[in-house]
Amino acid sequence: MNNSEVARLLRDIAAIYTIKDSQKYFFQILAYQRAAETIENSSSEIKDLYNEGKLKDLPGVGPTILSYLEEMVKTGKVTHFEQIRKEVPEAFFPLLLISGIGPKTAFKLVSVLHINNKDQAINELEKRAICGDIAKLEGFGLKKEQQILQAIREYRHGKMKSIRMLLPFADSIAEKIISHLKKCKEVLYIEALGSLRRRIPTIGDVDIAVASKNPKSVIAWFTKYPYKERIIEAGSSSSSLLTSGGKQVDLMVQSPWCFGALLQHFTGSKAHNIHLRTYAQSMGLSLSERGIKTKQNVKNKYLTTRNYNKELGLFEFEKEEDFYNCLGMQWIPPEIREDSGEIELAIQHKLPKLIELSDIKGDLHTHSSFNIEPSHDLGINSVIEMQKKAESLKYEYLGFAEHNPSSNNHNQYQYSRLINARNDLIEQCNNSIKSVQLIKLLEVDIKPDGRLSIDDDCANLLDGMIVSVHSSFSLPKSAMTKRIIGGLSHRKARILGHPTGRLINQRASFEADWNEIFHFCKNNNKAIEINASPSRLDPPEYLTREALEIGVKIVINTDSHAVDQMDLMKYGVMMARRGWVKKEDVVNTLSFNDLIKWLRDK
DNA sequence: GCCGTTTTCGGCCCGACTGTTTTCAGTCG
Repeated sequence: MNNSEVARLLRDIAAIYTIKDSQKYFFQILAYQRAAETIENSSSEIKDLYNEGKLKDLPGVGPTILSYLEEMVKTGKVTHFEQIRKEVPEAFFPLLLISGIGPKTAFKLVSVLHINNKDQAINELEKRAICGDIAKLEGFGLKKEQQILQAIREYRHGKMKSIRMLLPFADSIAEKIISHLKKCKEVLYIEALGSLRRRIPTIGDVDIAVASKNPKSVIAWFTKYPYKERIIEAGSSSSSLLTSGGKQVDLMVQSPWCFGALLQHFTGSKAHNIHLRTYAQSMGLSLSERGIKTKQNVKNKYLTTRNYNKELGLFEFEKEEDFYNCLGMQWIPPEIREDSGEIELAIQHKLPKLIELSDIKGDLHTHSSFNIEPSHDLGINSVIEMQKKAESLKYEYLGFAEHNPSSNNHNQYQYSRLINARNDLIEQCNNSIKSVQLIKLLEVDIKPDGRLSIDDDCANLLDGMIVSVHSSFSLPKSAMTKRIIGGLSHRKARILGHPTGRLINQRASFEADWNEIFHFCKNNNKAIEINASPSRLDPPEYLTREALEIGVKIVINTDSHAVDQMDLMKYGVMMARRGWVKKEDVVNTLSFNDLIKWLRDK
């Protein structure tokens, strides 16, 4: 059972309690919803957390829910859940998936309309809506009936494309919306928020915040966005639309005086905000997207008559930094606002200084078009073109790491001839552009038995090797662990490329004992690559953090197969920041001379 | 059901929008 299935099960339980007695079970309902939320957003699978004994560390998971989760991992079901599910009709659950239908509405519909078949529930509901049966029900009306029909259509459509967007795709939607909004002269500041600002590898919907003295006209302008399917809602301070591609965009507008509070609120994550507000409450403060209300007589240099809004009865914050400072905390970088220890450290003013794009001095994993007759894909740009791009990025050095020559039609003599020819080309280019030093690397396959695809003589022609898994992804965990450590054991193997092999929305990470691998890396001075390719963003951030705790060095690479892809370094850096990486953890922030020393393991 | 910078008991994040209501309930983020 994967995380989203577990989350759905917990939400189903919350829904049942809502039906049973939403007053009596109010806090249980909140608890189940909160646990569902954290599990849905966890970057590691429940099964893995269970195996590592870390389930109890999830915020919102206490003794009771923990025991249910353990039962679920061990047996695949939870007896208590199965019993309680019997208290409502089976057809109740599928209706919860329709946007705009919550527990109360779903229960009313299945009961009054006598919808019994779970598999046909949505079809049945649609039929009854078309007949006009829903508008007649008490508490419903014509609009509600139309809304349900619309939502069912979008649910069916969305099921095909409910896959979350890759980050660059969401970035491009945000850019289009932002450039549309910037044409409105009432827009003072504008920024993308939510998971986009936290730089999560996949994005569900796009959140945009605007500061304006005239929210109504901004929202009116927003609803005129040309590439929309329809407007979902439009109020006085927020609005939502569906783009023609079927993606939801939410807009929030506030006055410039409380833009800081708005940024904070809609950046999330939800778990971060709940923790922050609970903490604020203990100080007698109440937080919202509009500002901070004081419950008792709280004194604080950020609570002044100057930023007090008498009309609303709250203190306003133009800058997000002041909002955090008011709580006695450091400003927290959006990438780590996941309630995984950042609030505690911000209170102690001990947050790490995270790496930035400008710290990067070179890219060590790029593929040129030099025909090395590789086992996998060749790059499309020449060494010199890549080198010029590196120069424009102000890099000190650039590593070429083409795939090794394919093993089925080359012998080791042919390998060395090809590698020498590639090296000669690199030497020539090195002499022509002096500002960017080129490094002779190779991306070498780790075979299933842990051996590398080239021999020692060939390896000696290189400054170092990136070793990667490109085949047999489903080896048993212990065999995969042995394989990777085997590949890294070579003296010239310096970096583990795209460590878990995941392809977002396409292929899951393979299984390996990362604790063991990271300890091997630490003890033998090997680095873990953070691969910046948007469909990889590998490893996931929780593994990066684990590697750092053990003391493993990191390399951030683009794995570029073309010059344009060299711009994707920013995604690797964002991924590193989500894993709490600092400049000093990263090998390719070193100067050229220090990097060469590291490559030679000295 | 969860949780701890007052607490292992007694609290629990906060507000916007819509539809069907004539003062509020349900849903969502």
